[in-house]
Amino acid sequence: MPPAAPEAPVKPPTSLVRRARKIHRVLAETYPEAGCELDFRTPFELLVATVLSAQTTDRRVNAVTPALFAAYPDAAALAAADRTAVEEIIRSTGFYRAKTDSVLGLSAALVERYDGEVPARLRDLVTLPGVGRKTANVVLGNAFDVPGLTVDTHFARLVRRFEWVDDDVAKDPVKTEHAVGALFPRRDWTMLSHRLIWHGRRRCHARKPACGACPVAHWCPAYGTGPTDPVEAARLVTTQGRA
DNA sequence: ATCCCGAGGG
DNA sequence: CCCTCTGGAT
Repeated sequence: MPPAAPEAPVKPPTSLVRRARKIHRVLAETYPEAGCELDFRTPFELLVATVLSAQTTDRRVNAVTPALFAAYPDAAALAAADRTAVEEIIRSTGFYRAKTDSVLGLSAALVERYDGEVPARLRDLVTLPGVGRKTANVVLGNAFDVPGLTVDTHFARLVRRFEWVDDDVAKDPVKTEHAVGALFPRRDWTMLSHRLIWHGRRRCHARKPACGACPVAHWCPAYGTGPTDPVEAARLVTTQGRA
């Protein structure tokens, strides 16, 4: 019997699909307002804002992007910008030198290779400097209507705790994307990402998850297996678990 | 101290 | 796989 093709698509077991979709349904009810929190008007603005959002909060990015886009409304303008001026505008978002390199570089690449327009394909987006798979999928999912899973640290941690993927898969964002993508219809991918990430930020923290206030504890294989945060859980419960 | 919805480089 | 890049909020 010949060995299976290396990347042959594996159909996930029905029980896993049902378990995963149940959790997604509950998360959708728990976080009805989940979505992209970056302010943007164009794909270009979202692309730049997403690059700036690395290792910072969306709120801090939203505080600087109005000034940034007023001065540099498109790729051509930002590509021609003075580096120091951009650094000053985005300084408060952290990593500002690397981020300035990225946004100037990606703007130049957009002008040179895409006539200043943001491409709506993953394989094009990830060739831009400072744009990785996560950033690319944020732009695809929120600025274009292209479904994409945004596998960030929260997403990876949660799908591991839910045991939607094996531990070795969870360590690899691309494998994670494919494995989780196989559990859900494409149209759910973008909102699934938002809901997982919101849940990761609000309850299912890395160190001490608030399992006592968790809406999906009943379906979580990791429930009761690790350290939890009773104080945070109590706070979330008494505040009606409001996001 | 610790954490933030990352990406690139060695 | 490791490291670095950075300021601000808590």
